[in-house]
Amino acid sequence: MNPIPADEIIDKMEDLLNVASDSTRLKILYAVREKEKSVSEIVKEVGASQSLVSHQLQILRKADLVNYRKEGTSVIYSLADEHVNMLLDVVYSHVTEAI
Amino acid sequence: MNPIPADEIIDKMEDLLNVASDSTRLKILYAVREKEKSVSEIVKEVGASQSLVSHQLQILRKADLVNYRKEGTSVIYSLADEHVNMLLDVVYSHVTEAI
DNA sequence: TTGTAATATGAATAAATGTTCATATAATAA
DNA sequence: TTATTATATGAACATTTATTCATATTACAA
Repeated sequence: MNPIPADEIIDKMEDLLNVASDSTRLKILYAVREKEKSVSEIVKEVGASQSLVSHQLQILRKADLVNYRKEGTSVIYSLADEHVNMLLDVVYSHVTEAI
Repeated sequence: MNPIPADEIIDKMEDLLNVASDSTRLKILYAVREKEKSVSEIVKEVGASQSLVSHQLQILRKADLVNYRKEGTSVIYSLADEHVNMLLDVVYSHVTEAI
């Protein structure tokens, strides 16, 4: 097994996990994982307020967990990369697996 | 891709990620991942105060991310299971990989 | 018993943060 | 232009939480 990573890496890991550790953001990640979606579609599917979803989308954007593009008046979000998928799968497996 | 999991599962995922998203706890997980260690060994390796390490170990215990046993006056901690290893690896890969 | 080493814990504080509310911006339609 | 829809944002509040300090507990040695 590896030694404790350098502080710089630990801090980045902490940041990523912090961004992932919120129920609203987790739901958003699942919503856009299925296929890319507009903000209003995400709002419906997640069941949170437009303001809250928009706020959390900015946090996901800053952390590079989602990509986005504008299309007319809409903004379409999608998952950033495959690591986010793997993260969701690992965490899901852990919490749904009976000991 | 899967739909958004039920709230109960999302909440458990949030809890697990919350526990993982702290630099002190991340360092502790790395320390005991190499091999099982006593609290005082963890304190030295992590470089945090005894009190802080002990507090964070209780949080890791409650979340079942570490196992422990008593040996004389010492308490020996180890990683709980393979999912924790995978979580560390996925997050490490994400933050160390150049885009 | 007394002393010491290892670990745990309660209180207190400072900082971070999720959510709501109100409002602003941008693009399109009429 | 005005109106409407989609999205973003700033302020404010309440709650959570990481850390420190002091102290308690536990096990063993002398």
